[in-house]
Amino acid sequence: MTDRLDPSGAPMTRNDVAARELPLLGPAAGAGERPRVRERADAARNRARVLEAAGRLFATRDARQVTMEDIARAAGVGRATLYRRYPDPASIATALLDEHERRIQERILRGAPPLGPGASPADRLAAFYAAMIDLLERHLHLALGAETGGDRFGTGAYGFWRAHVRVLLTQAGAPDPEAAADAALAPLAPEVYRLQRHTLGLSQRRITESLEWMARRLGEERER
Amino acid sequence: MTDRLDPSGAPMTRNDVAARELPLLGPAAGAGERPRVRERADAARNRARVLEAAGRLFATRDARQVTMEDIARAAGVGRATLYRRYPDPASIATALLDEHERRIQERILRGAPPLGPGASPADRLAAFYAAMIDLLERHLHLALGAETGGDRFGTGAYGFWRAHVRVLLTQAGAPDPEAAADAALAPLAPEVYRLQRHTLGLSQRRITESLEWMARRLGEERER
DNA sequence: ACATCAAATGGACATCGTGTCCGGTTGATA
DNA sequence: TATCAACCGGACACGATGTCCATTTGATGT
Repeated sequence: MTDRLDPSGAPMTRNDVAARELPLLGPAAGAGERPRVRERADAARNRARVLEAAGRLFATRDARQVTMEDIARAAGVGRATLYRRYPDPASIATALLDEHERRIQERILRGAPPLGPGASPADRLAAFYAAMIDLLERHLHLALGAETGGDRFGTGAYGFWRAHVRVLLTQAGAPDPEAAADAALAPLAPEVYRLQRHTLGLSQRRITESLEWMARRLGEERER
Repeated sequence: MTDRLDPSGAPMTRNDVAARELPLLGPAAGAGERPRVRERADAARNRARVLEAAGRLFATRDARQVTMEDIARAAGVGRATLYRRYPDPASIATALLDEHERRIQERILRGAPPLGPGASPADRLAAFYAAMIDLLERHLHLALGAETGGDRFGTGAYGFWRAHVRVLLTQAGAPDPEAAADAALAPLAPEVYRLQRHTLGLSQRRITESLEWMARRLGEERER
């Protein structure tokens, strides 16, 4: 295996596994994390080209058949250059999604209710669903591309969503939030959204409202 | 494309798409559906070998890296022979799962409550979850193999589950059963179960009880 | 401005899985 | 036992993968 770098030049660890434990943003959040040595100009230029080209490709054709070769060609870059940073197309899609996901994470942690702190568990869960559906609506191709690797669960992002939902379910008095968290997140799988939105032709609004209904049912606090 | 036959010798239509419309068992259900001409003995022998070998391989290594070549070699059969019946490993796993799934479908349609007709929507939904988790516990490798193609939604089986859950949600007075059905089914994705059961180490019991809790919350009938 | 050298690049290679074709084989039927 | 359709599997062409390494590029220090 060649040495492989993440976009900021630091050793790459397949997103942020630590975020699985704590509801915090990934370590590469924002503009902190200065790399040890400055990234060379040509490297930066190519990185931008790659991300731009990959985004275009994912939007165009079915994510599952975007190959490393395609991306390299579209970016005007050699394949080995691509492999230097990303092990597969899925990780590139993940990188493109990361930014959008972090924005939602920020709003959950420090934004206004009901997405941010302060509202009832049921309302926060409903707002969370709405925000995630909005993300899926706008970036479904990236979400689909990111999961073609198979495990959308290994990413730091999933750990964040999971921790958030687990806390909400705990507050709502669910009997086993640890087990219920993944079930509550499952409807947000990109494949599910594609089925509902495009194969079945449901509107974003119906899907969102349905999840909000589910959120209120699940998040409702009551006597035991 | 070579002409391709299903295990009974009839033209294959990627499982049973019609079942998406009606809550009925697939057309190849049971032992009916006599093929036009008797299947040749060598063909039958090879078909058995293939299924047996494939089942063994899926149980052994990660489903995503079981190739047609592997299966052909393990079955002692040429690759072209394999392609004659199945387009990819996922369809073989689907074929192996079909039988088990049909058994549950039978119980849903004509079995005793609460899985079969007669119980309340909430109880039926809970029983459905329990039955499906039981299936996943026993045949997770096949379920994972069946979805490596990407669309576990294109199968007739999914159509059946969907129709069933949609009816239950309708009876329970859900505001939009059409949209809620897929959300309610999402926690049964094989990948989700693998995460909960093996990555997180939850017991089958906890997962089942959590889904039963969810079923009661979602299926509960109440004033509008 | 220029020399230096590590970082970065991309062409090329070996390998593997795919999907199909077609000549040879097998077994059901008369 | 003869006939012929169905079946079989070796072989081919292709596309994608992941890595190697000779060459180029740019950041740094004098």
